[in-house]
Amino acid sequence: MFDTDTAHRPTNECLKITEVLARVGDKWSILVIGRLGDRSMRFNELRRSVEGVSQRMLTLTLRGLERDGLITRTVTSSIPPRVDYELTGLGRSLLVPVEQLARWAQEHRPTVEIARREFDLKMTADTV
Amino acid sequence: MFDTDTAHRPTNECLKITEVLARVGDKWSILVIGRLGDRSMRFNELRRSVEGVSQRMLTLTLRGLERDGLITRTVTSSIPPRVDYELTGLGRSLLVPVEQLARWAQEHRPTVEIARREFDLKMTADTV
DNA sequence: CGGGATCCACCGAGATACTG
DNA sequence: CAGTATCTCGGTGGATCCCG
Repeated sequence: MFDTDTAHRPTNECLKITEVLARVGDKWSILVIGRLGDRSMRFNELRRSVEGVSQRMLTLTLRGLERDGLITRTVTSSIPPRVDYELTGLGRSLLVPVEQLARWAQEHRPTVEIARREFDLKMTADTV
Repeated sequence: MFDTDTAHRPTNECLKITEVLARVGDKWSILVIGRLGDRSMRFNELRRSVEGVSQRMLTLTLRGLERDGLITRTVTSSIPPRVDYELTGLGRSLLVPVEQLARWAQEHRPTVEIARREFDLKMTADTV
């Protein structure tokens, strides 16, 4: 699993996946990518849209995504200044597998929640 | 995006996704799931297999996955004791979208790395 | 408006030691 | 073998203030 060939090559392929998941798996990245899936957005517009993200974290998230070539940052020097963020082709392509994962989440969340409650019940029963 | 209907309903659907990504996005979960994709494994076997994971984190990761119903934990009371971990049907179903993401990672990693290097160069150029 | 800089709290995660 | 318990440190992320 996670290997191109049948041989066992953990550190090579798996590190790449870990790397991508470090990018996608953080608290805000996919939410931002999801928002930008529809259209390009400005900073504060994005900030209000994502809801819960702090200014600092949005900035850091956007920087990271820009660094990885997933979004573009377009500055329009005017007063007031205007900065637009937009998905690149690469970012848009990432949207596909992320949507798959989102679908899995929606589909199986009830099951997970039930399992979670059952597990917690067992644990408290053992402790008592 | 991330909504079932066209209306804008961020906090409902998006929170679910965030939840799943919190589960999948942490450092070890998918690696463990990936390893268990082939076959069930014992604790230390898994520990050696994942490579880099500490005993503590493997324990915590396995507990989390078990709690969410993604893996089962089977204890065989013997000397020495034996505990086997195995993917559930739910866990196996999660493997599908995760593989998609893994494929994206493998496919686009070179592009990301180039973008990353370019970005870093620009930054250092600006600073200097 | 779109950030940068700073301070601080929290907890994720490694190291170590002990147990059934 | 398969954990639990504790201590500790570094990083992540929030809050706040300031700037072009």
